[in-house]
Amino acid sequence: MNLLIIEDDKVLSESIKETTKEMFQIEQAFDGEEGLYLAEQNIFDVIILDIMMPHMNGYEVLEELRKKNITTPVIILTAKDGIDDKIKGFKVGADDYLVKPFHREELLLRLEAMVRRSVGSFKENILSFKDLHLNLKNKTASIGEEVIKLNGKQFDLLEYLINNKNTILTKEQIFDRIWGFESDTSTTVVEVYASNLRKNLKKYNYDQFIKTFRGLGYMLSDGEGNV
Amino acid sequence: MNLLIIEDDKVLSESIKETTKEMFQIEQAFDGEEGLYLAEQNIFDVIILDIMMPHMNGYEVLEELRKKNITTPVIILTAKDGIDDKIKGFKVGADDYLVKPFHREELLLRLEAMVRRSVGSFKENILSFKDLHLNLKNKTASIGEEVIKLNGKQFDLLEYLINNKNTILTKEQIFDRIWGFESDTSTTVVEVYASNLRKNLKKYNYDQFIKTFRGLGYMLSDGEGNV
DNA sequence: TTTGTCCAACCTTAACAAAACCTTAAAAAA
DNA sequence: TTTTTTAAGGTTTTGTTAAGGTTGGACAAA
Repeated sequence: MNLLIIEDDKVLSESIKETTKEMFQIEQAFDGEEGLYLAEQNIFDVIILDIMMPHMNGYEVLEELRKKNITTPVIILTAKDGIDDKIKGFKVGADDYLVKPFHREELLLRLEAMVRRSVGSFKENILSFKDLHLNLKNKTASIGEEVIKLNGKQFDLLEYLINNKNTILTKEQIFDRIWGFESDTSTTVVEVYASNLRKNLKKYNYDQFIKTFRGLGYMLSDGEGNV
Repeated sequence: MNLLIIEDDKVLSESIKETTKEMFQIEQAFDGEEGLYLAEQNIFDVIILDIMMPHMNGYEVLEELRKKNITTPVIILTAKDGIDDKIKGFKVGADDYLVKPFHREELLLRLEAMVRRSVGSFKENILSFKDLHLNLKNKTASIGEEVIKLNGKQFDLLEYLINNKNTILTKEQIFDRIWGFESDTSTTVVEVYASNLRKNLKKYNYDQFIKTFRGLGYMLSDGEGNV
């Protein structure tokens, strides 16, 4: 996680570095031009930007950045607390605006919130077992590049198995989980679905990992932890 | 663009509604439980959340929401300005924290910054999916040079799908988002609109990207986001 | 210890049933 | 008029059941 601090006050810059160093890899720029140059590399996850700096002020840096389509989240950190300053800051493309003096913790929290969102939206909800990946968001399964078509309950079954890999699940557990307690179909459907799932995975030789334990149930085994 | 205001002070709630109504469609909740219920529908672009409310306070609402994987951006709006309160707010998952009393403009700016990031290109008014472009300002759709005629709700549906591409949207979500909670028509209209939309996109072979997931809902897929 | 038999548990398939969804068109509303 | 909603029939997918085949292990006899 990379943070760029653009701040001409070296004492403050160091102090910020100190408070944030546990969460980020840090680069520092001590004037606007240097800051802009570094930010343009587009390798940072978030930027802390001071406004009042010699030569090129923070507004100009940010405006230039956005003009160049660098969308890195920027938090403005400044002593200017007038509403007009804030308006200007947001208008040129800031994501947050924090007034000096501030609490260390608040800066950290705001950085964290910002990063959580920009990183979090990228990472999808993926559940994996070896090279088999389930995208929980759009209910698609894939092995390597290839997409495997699984219908609703087959997907649910596989998800349940992966979530409990290397532990035996009884047919009753599986049934209650996927079909629901009150369902009045018999638990033999589980066998049918296990069969269907195996058939769909056979092509990729992943059916072998679904092991059945007579009288006990099923287990998805990665073949390492042989009980 | 949908905004949910969770605030028990009706005067303040109305005042917020007044300042934001040009930018958003607004729903109001006047206590925590109602707010949680509405927020769970997951159809809002941003939520304004008060902390001190009877029965269920803002922290609890937000914590519960995040627990349920609802990641809608939340801005906390409260009179509590202690650093510990802010810490608590961010820890439970807030994206921003604004202390009362506040400037109207600042709230607007922060809302805008938040939405700009999560929805993207809020300002440009153009929403794109491959070569299909929606001009949000005048509600026209086009592919390449050619203009596609879409009536109101068809356009809304397409907009909602694009904004959530590669994630499955249930018919209920779509319905609540486009027709509104209090609408008393049935959710089967969603099927009709999906059908109409597909028909209108068929000419350009874009109907293929609207995938239906039986028992789950619909998804606009660009066919890349597997794994 | 090995071999053979038997049975319960499990697998697989396919047919049928039942949801879920699509499409169209007509009625209603704006 | 144009757009929205409702309703109805048709289509497709998925869920369920049942039947016959297969397998593994218990157990007894060699």
